[in-house]
Amino acid sequence: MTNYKHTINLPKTKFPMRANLAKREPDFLAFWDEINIYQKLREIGEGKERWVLHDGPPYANGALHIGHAVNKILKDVIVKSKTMAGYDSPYVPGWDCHGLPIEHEVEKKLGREAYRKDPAAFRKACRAFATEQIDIQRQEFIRMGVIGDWFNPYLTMNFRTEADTVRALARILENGHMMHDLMTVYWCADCASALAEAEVEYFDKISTTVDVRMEAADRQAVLDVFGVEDAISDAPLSCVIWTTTPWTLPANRAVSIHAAFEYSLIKSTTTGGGIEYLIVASKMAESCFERYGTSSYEVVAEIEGRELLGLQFGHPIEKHNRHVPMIPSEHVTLDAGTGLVHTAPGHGHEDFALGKEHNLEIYNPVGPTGHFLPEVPHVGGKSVDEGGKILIEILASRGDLLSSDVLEHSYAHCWRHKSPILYRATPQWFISMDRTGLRDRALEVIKSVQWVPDWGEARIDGMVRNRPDWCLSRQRVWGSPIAMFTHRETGELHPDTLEIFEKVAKKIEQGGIDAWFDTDSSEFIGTDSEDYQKITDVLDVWFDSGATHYSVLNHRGDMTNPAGMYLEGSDQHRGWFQSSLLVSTAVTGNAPYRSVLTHGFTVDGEGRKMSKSVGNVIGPQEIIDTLGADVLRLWVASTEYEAEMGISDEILTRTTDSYRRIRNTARFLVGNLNGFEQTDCLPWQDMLELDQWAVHTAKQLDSDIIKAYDEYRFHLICQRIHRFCIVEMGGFYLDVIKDRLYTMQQASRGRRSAQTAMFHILNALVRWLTPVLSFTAEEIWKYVPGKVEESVLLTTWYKGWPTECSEDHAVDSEFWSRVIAVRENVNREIENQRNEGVVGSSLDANVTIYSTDSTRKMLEKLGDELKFLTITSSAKLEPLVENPDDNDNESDKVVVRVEKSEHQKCIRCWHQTADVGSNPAHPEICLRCVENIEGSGEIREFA
RNA sequence: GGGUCUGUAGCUCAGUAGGUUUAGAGCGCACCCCUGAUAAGGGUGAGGUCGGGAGUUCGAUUCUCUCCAGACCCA
Repeated sequence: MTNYKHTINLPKTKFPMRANLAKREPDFLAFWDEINIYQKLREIGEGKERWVLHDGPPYANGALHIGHAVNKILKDVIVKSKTMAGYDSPYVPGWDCHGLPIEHEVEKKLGREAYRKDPAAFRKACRAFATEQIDIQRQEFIRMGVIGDWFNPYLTMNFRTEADTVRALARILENGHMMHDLMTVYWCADCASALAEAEVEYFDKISTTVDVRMEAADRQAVLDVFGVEDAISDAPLSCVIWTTTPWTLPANRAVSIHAAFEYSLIKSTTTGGGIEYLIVASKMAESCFERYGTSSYEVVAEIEGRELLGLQFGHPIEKHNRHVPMIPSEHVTLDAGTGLVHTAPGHGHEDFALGKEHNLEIYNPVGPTGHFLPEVPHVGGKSVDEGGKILIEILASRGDLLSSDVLEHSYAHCWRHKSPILYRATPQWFISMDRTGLRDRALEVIKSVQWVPDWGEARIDGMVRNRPDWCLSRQRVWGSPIAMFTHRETGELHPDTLEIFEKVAKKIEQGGIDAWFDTDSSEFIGTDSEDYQKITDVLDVWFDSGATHYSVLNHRGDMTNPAGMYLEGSDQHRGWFQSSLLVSTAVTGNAPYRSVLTHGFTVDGEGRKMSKSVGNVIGPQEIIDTLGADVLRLWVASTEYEAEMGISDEILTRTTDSYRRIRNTARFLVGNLNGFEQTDCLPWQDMLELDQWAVHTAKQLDSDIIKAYDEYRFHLICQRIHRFCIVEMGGFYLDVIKDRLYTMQQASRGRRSAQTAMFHILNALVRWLTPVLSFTAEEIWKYVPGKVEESVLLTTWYKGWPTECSEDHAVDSEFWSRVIAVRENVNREIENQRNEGVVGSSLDANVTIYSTDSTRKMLEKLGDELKFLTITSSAKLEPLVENPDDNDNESDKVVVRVEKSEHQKCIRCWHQTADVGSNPAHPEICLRCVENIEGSGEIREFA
């Protein structure tokens, strides 16, 4: 057998079929680094319209999890697609560096008291720790293929940023949104400090419980409410409260009851033997009187709690000097006690909220070390423990103690001292939501932003509408300072506060936040430091990141304020989206962003959240190290991000399959364009119709994909590209043109036409892939004929389409969809015959296609080339033989008959034709092949 | 308990502004073919009571209510 292999043009390429991404991606990172890709992007972006995605700073602590990867990759896909769409789209990554979690990490090394013993050294250690964490996280983000200004990022702990954070606070004060108010905080008497939520641990504690009488201020009024007319005169009437924290009784300012519960007026015998009336919740009466040691009681009347609201009762301690009201509370339960709850707004979160709601005094008589203030009657100067005991004695001596007992219950403790915490209302700085209309303005501003998906607007609107004032003060050390001085006596701000702010900011620019804490007050306010004290509290860390539009966007020349987009997980409606909105609105009255895109959280294959204890956590690093960053990126882009994003081994396997198919399609294109130059492209009118169809189809997809990028619908892009590779390309076009590519003369019109189409398709495809499969696109780019830019990241969407291919009638769509439909019929019948053992390869088959006149007339123009579209050795058209019983009159009805070819197979083109061996010099090949080897080459018109 | 969402084949996703008689695609799967994209490629086929239930309607996967499951944020 003569070998004709050298006469055919098989695909040839060094582009590897196997990606080996985990190993080879670092080479592309090195390449990008080498050509200084980020700098180049800024250069080509110069003069173009700028579109800024402002990075929400991740917290500079801990390993990255899959959620970080989703977030950064989505940002990267968007920034890259905006660049390809012709914008200048810089990306400056950021980190959030202050705050308690870092303090905790540093405490693990330096000890829990370190921050108090030597705050300066502690802050230094925090700064060093954050720096280390940033280095680690930065490397991981870079490894994901995220392009950005990685070595010039913004950090909230940059001196300049710290200074501008302080300046932002000054603007908010200037605009009248700040206020000083009380707020209950967790407090440890041993620390003499407020505790953050995370510093509180819960243990069981034994507490003393007391049932205390509070006598009605107006006995008759209560009787009237109960509708009792024949009460025994002179019998005292009280309500009974129950509490587990007797030391809070001096701060009592109300009695909470549930408006919907039944309350009873009960006639009972006092411990002294007289008659008295008591009010308790009806359902609690039995257990109460059991506790009080008497079973002789009688329910005189019952009413709903709401009837009692507003009635006044004598204070449990200052019984004759102070009356407190009954107020409604949803939190009252009938689990224990009397159904009437002692309420001290200075000593508890719920009580505080009730106090605010009902305009009660927020009274805190307890000092920082857990001792009652000197002026408190009976217990002044005593610790809360001693004081509690004294108070119980006083109650007992007065006869107001109905019962006292002990109770073991879960209670908050300081994690350092393991001592029970107190709740103390202390002065804190707030951003007021309503004092100067911040809430209303913010709600307006929300409407001006494009929320993606659109329900984000309802979500943040609801949150802003209902949120409380923003408490900015934190009694910690690693944070931006509340750089103000207050009068030692009056608590008033220094009259020059705004000027002082700027003085401090200048100083912070030079020396960081330490410049505030370590500089003597007199340097800022001179001799006023005798009367004014420095605020040593730091700002809530959410303020730092919430102010980055001011501290970062404003002063970096490569940014814009407002930003084009903020993009974070859906939890940030309460977090960064909101803190940024509030700070920006408070400073400028406007939003810091034009659009906000939200993505869901990652969950496992069953839709459940990832947790270490369940063991369903998949880390980004393990995916990158095994499958490669591009597979991780493809998963992110293929998953609809509006809801939860599921990930599992199966999902990753599917993603890998999809990756391979796309890669191999590119490889086929590249291999068949081996040696092809852009100058080899044929003009549109010289291309065969099938090739025109292919370019036209790709162009349509190109428009769809660019639109989808513009709408951030990445999962649709992935699906469309994948399906294009499989259905239009692999399943039809590329399969059909193999004959021309392989067997026709290298520079023939038929082959060049197909290559021209492939050239356009490859050029489009590699660009579609770039924002998502950046590594692979860069790899493909090296093989793309006609490229100009040294990196695919520097290019834009494909502009080289033949102008004709976008025109309405560029191709006969109806004709080609008919061809595809006929092909499907042919394939079905070939498969039947294959299963019967008649044929194997489709080139074993001769097919006869019986069709209606309309179909036949359309296909007739193809002549002998119809067989190439069906990849058979011959394809004939015949009229559909009408069956009188068949009422089916579909115009596109097709019947196919398949017969095994009787002819010899041409060993070169594999078609089985009658003319094989007709040329004695080439006994094993057909005349078409002879013509292609020795002649001037065959002519093709359509396919 | 409240707010904002999600639930279409094993997987990832379309779709129905309520109605062409059998709800689509690709993957995966099964079976077959090819061996000139070869740790590739081609073909055919089987998979879904559109989360459950109720209601509105001549008719609902698509509207309403409710329940279940899940996610985020609160309480």
